[in-house]
Amino acid sequence: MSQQFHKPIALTTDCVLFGFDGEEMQLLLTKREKEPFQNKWALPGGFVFPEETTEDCARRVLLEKTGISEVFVEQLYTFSAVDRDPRERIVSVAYYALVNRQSYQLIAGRDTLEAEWFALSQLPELAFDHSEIVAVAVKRLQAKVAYQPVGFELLDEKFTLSQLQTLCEAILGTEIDKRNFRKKVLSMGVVKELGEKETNVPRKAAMLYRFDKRAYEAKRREGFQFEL
Amino acid sequence: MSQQFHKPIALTTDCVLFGFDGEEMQLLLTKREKEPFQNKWALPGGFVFPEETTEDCARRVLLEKTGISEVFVEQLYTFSAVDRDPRERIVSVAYYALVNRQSYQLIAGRDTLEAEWFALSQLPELAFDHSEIVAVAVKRLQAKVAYQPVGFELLDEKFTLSQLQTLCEAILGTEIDKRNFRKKVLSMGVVKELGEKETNVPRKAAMLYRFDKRAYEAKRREGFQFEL
DNA sequence: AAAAAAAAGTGTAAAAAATACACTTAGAAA
DNA sequence: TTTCTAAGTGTATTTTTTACACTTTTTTTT
Repeated sequence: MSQQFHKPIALTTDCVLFGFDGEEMQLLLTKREKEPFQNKWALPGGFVFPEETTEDCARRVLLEKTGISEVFVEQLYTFSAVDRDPRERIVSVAYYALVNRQSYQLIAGRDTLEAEWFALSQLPELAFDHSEIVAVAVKRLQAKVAYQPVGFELLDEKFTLSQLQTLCEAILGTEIDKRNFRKKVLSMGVVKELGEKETNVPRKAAMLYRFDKRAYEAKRREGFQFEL
Repeated sequence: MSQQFHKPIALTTDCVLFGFDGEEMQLLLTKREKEPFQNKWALPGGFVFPEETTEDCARRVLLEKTGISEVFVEQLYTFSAVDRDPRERIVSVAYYALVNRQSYQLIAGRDTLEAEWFALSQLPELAFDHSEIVAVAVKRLQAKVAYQPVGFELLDEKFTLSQLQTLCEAILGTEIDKRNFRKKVLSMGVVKELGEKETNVPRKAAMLYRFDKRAYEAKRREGFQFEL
């Protein structure tokens, strides 16, 4: 009935960490130190400990390998192909995470492992089945951004509507009409206009906004649909 | 690095099997023979074997415990709370499945385990964290039916538009206007009118339709949205 | 000081989609 | 023949989505 007569199945998590540099979607990869796939790039990941949930594990791994903590993390999918790891049977619960690249760069420094951001459009060859995991994550993020205001996680706390639009366009891979986009976002009532404007920009300064989490939660509870 | 110094984490799948009796959504549960939760109802589930994927496992368990095969099965979520099983650390990859109750009843008979259909609105108390799993599955099915023509799996091959509507209403828990529903479904172009009508009904016989898988796939590839 | 550049910001009209709504018809049963 | 039950059907209104172009502000360049 149980697995006691076989070599047990090992359990890991892998994490697809998305960032945004103002132009393109990016992904944080770590370089593998050991075989298999030595020196290949891979998603940050690691074995699940006996006393942690898989989400705890994903957050811990992210912290250990990249110094990033307190980010938006959500379970993506569990990958269980029998031969996905050449050494032994490993099932991996994949997560995806969204992070503001600025706040990451502050914490980084202490890296022991090599970790690097790659533009989604220029990913290197990845270890294991990680390309597949990334593909699933991208599809999920696209679906998500179209009906939930999730992109704020990727921006600074204060952002302009143009920045938000550029981000949505980068995720969806489409162009959006500026006026229609603004109309829609403002009508949702989940961004709050701050009195302030940008500084140090070589053009007319844009108004800054921030995500109104309280209003968002209230609307979400009422069943409001945040379709883009 | 690996788990070799700890008791390994056991891996199982649990399966939320939905059926439809023409009126209500139903769920297939099995009665537990052993402790813990002896004689309580639970989702059909079992340990993942070394040489099978988690989806293979879900299908195998479904076949073994209920005699059901060849059904729509999709991964739901992975549950990993540390104390979700009182005996040992077990992580479970949950799946949900949709089945036509008629075709099930044909195959059944050979049950060794007690398995029974329960109306979703009248579920007994469930073992482990299975109530939580069911709640997630119901939410997922509701989301799914609203943008993918997934309900056909639950009906006979030939069905009337009223049956389809009743099913959608049962899943969503709302009433839908008959004319608007028909207009929408027919405009999607994924149901095919058969020449035939119902027989043996104590009223005007309704036209029968079937799901046009080919047309559906073609439209899906074009990015068509099947919103209800 | 003037001109050029660059992005911010703004409104409306047309088209498409969603919604609300009620009666007639066919067939079986009484 | 009447009654019952669900099948089947169309339109007007409202809402949502889409398409589309110029003015304003500020910095940089000449």
